[in-house]
Amino acid sequence: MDSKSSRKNISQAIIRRLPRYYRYLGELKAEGVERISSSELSSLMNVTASQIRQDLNNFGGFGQQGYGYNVEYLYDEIGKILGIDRPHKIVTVGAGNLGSALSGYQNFPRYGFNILAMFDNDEAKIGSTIHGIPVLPVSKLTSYIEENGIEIVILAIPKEEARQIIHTLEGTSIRGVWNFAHTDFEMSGGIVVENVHLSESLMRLSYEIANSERLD
Amino acid sequence: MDSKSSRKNISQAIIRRLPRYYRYLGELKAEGVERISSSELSSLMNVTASQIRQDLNNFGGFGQQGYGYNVEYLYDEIGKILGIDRPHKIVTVGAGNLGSALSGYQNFPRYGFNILAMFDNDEAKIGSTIHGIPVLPVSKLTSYIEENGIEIVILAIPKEEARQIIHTLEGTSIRGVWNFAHTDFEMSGGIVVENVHLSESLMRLSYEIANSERLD
DNA sequence: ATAATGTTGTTAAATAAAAAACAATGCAAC
DNA sequence: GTTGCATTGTTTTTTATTTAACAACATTAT
Repeated sequence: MDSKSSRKNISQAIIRRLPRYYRYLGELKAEGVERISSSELSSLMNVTASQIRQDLNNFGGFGQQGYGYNVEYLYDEIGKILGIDRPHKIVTVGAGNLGSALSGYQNFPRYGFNILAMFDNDEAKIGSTIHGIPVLPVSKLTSYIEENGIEIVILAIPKEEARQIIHTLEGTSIRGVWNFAHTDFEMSGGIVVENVHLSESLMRLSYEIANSERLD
Repeated sequence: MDSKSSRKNISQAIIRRLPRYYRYLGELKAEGVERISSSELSSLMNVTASQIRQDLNNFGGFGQQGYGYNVEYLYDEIGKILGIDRPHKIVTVGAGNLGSALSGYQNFPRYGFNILAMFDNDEAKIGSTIHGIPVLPVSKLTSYIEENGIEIVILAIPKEEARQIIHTLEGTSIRGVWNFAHTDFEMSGGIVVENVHLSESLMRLSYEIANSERLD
């Protein structure tokens, strides 16, 4: 058993919370806070202290009894767990509204998410740059991936085209796909897919609205 | 007790799944499929049939023994549960990359999510239209909301500005906020907030990549 | 009509997640 | 040093979620 895959099975619920811990710790760090206890963090984040301690202990003991957690150390350790202790090379397929917006998203570079190129079939876009990122023809996608060691592909195209691209990508050395197409994908070859469904997020908001009462 | 708030407490896990059921049923409906059993749907969606039946039964009995579910009927019923059986009036605050992309997102109108206006402080944008949607000054936000019966506000601005806007919105008649700012908000007055954190989604992908092995 | 079949709605069991409790231990004060 | 305090890491308990089981019942075939 190697170290990575032998890590005790971590539930999706915990994985969902990790980036949130990371964000709050990043803010504390920026404010110059050096140490924090699970109970302080708990009231800040609106979760129980017990959950924080238990979540963290799935990955090792990062705190000190009687002291709490060193903010910077814990921040860095969670960064390692999340795999953002090193940069990631990314390309975007689809230079439409969403693809362009995601590619130019200001927060990504600071987490080491670097978008190197965009791919599109629109002749009018090919050859131009958007937010300083070159737009290349989709026909060059796989060769670009291999030549530049791309790890992650952002898919921002309609589902029909996405299906075909997904198939093409299965043969490449990428490790993950961040999928915004309106359908769920799974991939072979150990390539991980994170399906994002913006409409569904908005529907959940709609649900909450429909099932809550206005308080005046 | 009124019918809405008396509904048995529904877990977040179930609410997360509802839009997904809705999407699959919509596709089946579009394909002309008239009926489907929980077990057929289960293999389609990669969940257990038991979970489907149990999820649906939180909202009532939509199926028929020995027959299954009528696709169109179930689709409509879930639409009602999600509150998308009627249109929603929406405005976007922030006419930057993300705000513009979301406002022009093709999938929203078909669910009745109609974006009527965008608000920004950039003089260069004010007065123009993006994807056919007028860009207005932020100073007009609250009056526009009240005059046009806006229900939902999309927040696509940095967190510092967002905090202030959130405060302003608490006095209005809106029912929900779809927040893309890089921080979590809660609101008073029964206004619901759905916090979307794109960075965190990408970090989860990064986690999965870091903790999986490549299969060649 | 009647019987056989299929499939739900619902109850029960199993599993997973979260919260609480607490023993172990490092830190700070004296 | 020794004692008391704070706070973790870990175990136990509780709660929630998921899966399985099954009785009830509609549909279909005969």
